[in-house]
Amino acid sequence: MPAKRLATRDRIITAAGELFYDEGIDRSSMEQIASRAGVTKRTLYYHFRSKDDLVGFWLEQLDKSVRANYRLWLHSAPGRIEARLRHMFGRLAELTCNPRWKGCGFARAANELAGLPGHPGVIAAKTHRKRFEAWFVEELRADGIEPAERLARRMVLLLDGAITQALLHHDPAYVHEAGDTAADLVHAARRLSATDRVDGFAA
Amino acid sequence: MPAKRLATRDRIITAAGELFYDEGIDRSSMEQIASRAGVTKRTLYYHFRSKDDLVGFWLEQLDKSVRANYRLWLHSAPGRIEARLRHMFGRLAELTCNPRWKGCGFARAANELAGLPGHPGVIAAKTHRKRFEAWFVEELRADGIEPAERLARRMVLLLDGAITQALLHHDPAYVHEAGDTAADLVHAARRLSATDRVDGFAA
DNA sequence: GTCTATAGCTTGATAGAC
DNA sequence: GTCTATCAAGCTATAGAC
Repeated sequence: MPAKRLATRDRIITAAGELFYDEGIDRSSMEQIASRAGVTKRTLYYHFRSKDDLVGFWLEQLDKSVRANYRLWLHSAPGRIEARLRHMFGRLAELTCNPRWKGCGFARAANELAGLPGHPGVIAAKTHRKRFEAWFVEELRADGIEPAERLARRMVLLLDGAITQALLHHDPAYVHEAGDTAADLVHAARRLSATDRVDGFAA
Repeated sequence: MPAKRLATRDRIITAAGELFYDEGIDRSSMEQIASRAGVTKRTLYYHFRSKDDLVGFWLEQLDKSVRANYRLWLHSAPGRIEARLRHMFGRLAELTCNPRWKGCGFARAANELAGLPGHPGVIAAKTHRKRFEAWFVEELRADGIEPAERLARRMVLLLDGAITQALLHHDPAYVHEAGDTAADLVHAARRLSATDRVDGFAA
C-alpha cells in the first residue's frame, strides 16, 4: 500500500469529521466533504463505499484520540482518583466553554442515527462507550477501589449527563457539578472498599 | 378561530412529531409529513412558515406531555422521595425497553441541531430542561430537602446520562443504576438537611 | 384553507476516460 | 487513483386557482 493512498484517505476522513462534527452528519454532503478534502466525489467514492461507511471510519478514528485525551486528563493531576476525576471533569468543563465545542461526536451520531440500529456510526459509538466504561473500571481498581463495576458505570452516567447539559446550556457549572458528584461517590465507596483498607496497612 | 383549523394544525404537529422522533428531523421531509397528516404541502406551509418552526412547535407541545409523564411517575409510588425517584427511573427503564423508544426527543434535537444555536428546536429543548431542573428543586423541597439546587442538578445529570446510555446500549441496567445513584445521593443529603430535622420533631 | 403544479436546487451515487 | 460529466430522485418552498 503506497503512502499516497493513505494520505488521501486520511485527508478525506479528517475533512469529513470536521464537517460531521460542525454541521451534523445529515447536513454534511459528500460534495462538501470532497471539496474540503481537495478531491472529487469520484475519488471519495473510490476510497469509501458509502457515506455511512465514512461515518463509521470517522468515529473509529475519533475513538482513539478521545480516549487518549481523557486518559491524559485523568493522569495529569496528582493524588487519589477522587481528585483526579474532579480534574478530568474540570478540563472537560474548559473544553465545553470553547465556542467550537458542540457536544460529543459519538452521542451526536447516536442521537442523529437513532432510527438506524445497524448503521456503522451507531456501532462505533456503542463500542467507544463500552471501552470508556471498561477503562474506568481499570482506573478505579488501580487506585484500590473494589468492586469497581457499578462505580465505573456511575462515572459514565455522570459524564454523559454533563455532556448533554453542557450542550444544552453552554454552562460549565453542570460539568463541574458532575465532577463533584463523581468525587463524592468514589469517596463514599472507598470507605466500603476492603482492598483500600489493606493498602492502608501497607502504606 | 374555527375548530377545524386547530384540528388540522394539531394533526400536522402529531404527524411531524412521529416522523421527527422515529427518523430524525433532517431525515423527515415536509413531503412525508404532509402525506402522513393527510394534507398537501401547500396546506402544511399555510399553517407553518418553515420546517424549523414546525420543529419548535412540536417540542413545545412535547414539553407539556413529557413533564406531566415524569410527574405522574414520581407521584405514583408511596414513600419518601428517595424511593419515588427510584420508581421514576424504573418506569423510564421500562420505557427504554420498548423497541419504539429512541431516546429523548429534546436531546435528539439538541444533538442534531448543535450547529444551529438559534434554531427554534434548540431553544425549546433548553427551556424544557430548565423547567425539568426547576421541577426537581420543588419536589426535593416538598420532601424536606434543603438546599435542593445542587441535588436537583445532580438528578438531571443522572437522568440525561441514563438516557444517553440507554440509547447506546439498549440496556435498562444503566437506567436502574442511575436511579440507585439518585436515591443514594438524596439519602446522603438528607442527613445534612436542617429542614428535615425540624420536620422530624414535628412528626 | 385547501388544492394542483412546479420552480430551483442539492442529494448520494455511478460511468467511463486516462 | 484521480478526473469530468451526469444520473434519477428528493429537497424546501412558492404560485395561483377555487
